[in-house]
Amino acid sequence: MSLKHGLLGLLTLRKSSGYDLSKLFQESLSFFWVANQSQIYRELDKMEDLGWVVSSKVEQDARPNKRVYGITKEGNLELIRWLKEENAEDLAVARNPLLMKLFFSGKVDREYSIALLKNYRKICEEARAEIAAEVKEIGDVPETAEKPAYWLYATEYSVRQYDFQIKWIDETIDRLEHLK
Amino acid sequence: MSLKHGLLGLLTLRKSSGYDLSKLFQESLSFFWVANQSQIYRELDKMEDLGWVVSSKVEQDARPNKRVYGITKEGNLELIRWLKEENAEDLAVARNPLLMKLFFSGKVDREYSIALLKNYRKICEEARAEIAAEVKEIGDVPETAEKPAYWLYATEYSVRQYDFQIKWIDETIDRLEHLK
DNA sequence: TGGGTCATGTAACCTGTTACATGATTAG
DNA sequence: CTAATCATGTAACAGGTTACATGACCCA
Repeated sequence: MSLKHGLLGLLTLRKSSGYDLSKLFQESLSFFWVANQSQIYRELDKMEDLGWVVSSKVEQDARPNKRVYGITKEGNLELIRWLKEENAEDLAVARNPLLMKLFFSGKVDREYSIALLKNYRKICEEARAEIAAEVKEIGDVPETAEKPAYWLYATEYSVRQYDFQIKWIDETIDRLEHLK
Repeated sequence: MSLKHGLLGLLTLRKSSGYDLSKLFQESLSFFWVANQSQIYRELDKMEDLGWVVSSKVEQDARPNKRVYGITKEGNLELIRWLKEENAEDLAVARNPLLMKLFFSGKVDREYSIALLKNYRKICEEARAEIAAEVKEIGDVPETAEKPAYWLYATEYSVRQYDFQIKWIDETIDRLEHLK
C-alpha cells in the first residue's frame, strides 16, 4: 500500500507527470522503496479512480504529450490518515535473498560462500557511497524545520543499515574462515 | 527467484507435501523470506515443469489426499548452481514502509510520529523475542559441522537486524523529542 | 454440539518486472 | 552519422496476497 502514499507525498511537493514522479522517486524514496516507471503509471491511474489525484493533458511539441497529476483534497486527507496510522505490517515485509542463500550454503564449499560474501560487501560499500552522493534536495521545497529532519532520519537509516550489513558480513567471513 | 531455491533447499532435507513445506518454511526461512501457502503450491507446480522436483500422489483416508514432492538430480544441480552464483540483486530488494512514512511525517504533528515509532519499537522487540523462541531444529538432519553454522549466521542476522532497528528508533525518538 | 484448528489445496485478484514503442536531442 | 539517452508511455507476464473449499478431529 505504501507506493500510492509515497506518490501522494511527492505530489504534495509539486504537480508532476508520471515521468517526473519516476525521476523524483529515484532521487528520494528509492533508498527504501523500489518502484519502476510502469508501476507508477498504473498506480496513478488507480489513484485517479480513487479521487486522490486529478490529471490534465498537456500538449507539447518537441516532446510527447504528457499528463500532469496534482493531489486533491481527498488525496491529502488520505495521506494524513495513512501517516497517522499505526500499522504492524509496516515492519513485516522482509525478503532477503542473501540470507536465503547463506542458509543453504552448507551444500557448497566454503570458498564459494566466502566469495559471495566478499562480493556483497563490495556492493554494500558502493551502495552506501551512492546514497551520500545521490541524496539531493527534492526540488525547491520551502524548508520548514521539520521536513528536512525527517528526510535526514530516513536516509540516515539506509546508510547505517549498510554499515550494519558490512559489519555482519565481515564477522561472518571471519567466522567462516575459522570454522575448522 | 529465491523462493524456488528455498523450496529446493528444504526438499534436500526430506520429501514433503506443499503443506509440509509451508510449515517447514514457517519454522525456518520465514525470518528472512515471507511466502504463503498458495505461493508455495504454485511454485511447486512450476518446479515440476522445470524438472527440478517430482511428485507422487499419496492417498490418505483420515485426511485429504496429498501430493508429495522430492528433489531430482536436476533440482540439486540447480540449487548448487544458484548457491554459487554471485548475484548483485540479492541485495537490491528493499521496501521499507516505516521509512516511507517517516519521510513524509513532516506533514503531521510530531506526537503522531513519535507514537508510531514507539509502536514499531514494541513490534521489533516482540519479533526479536519470537525468533529466539521459534528457531527450531529443522527435523532430524544429520548434523555436519557446517550446516548448523550457516543456520546460525542467518538467524543471528535477523536478531541483530532487530537490535539495529530498535537502536535507531530510540535515537530517532530522542531526536524528535528534542527538535525545537 | 458447535466453533476452532488441522490438513490439504484451488481461484481470483493485485502488485511488481520486463520488454517494447516513438520521436527528439546529445555525445563521440 | 550513428549510438546512446531523454521524455513519454503501454502491454504482457510473473510473482505475491486474500479468500474460499472440505472433511476430519479436538476442546469447552
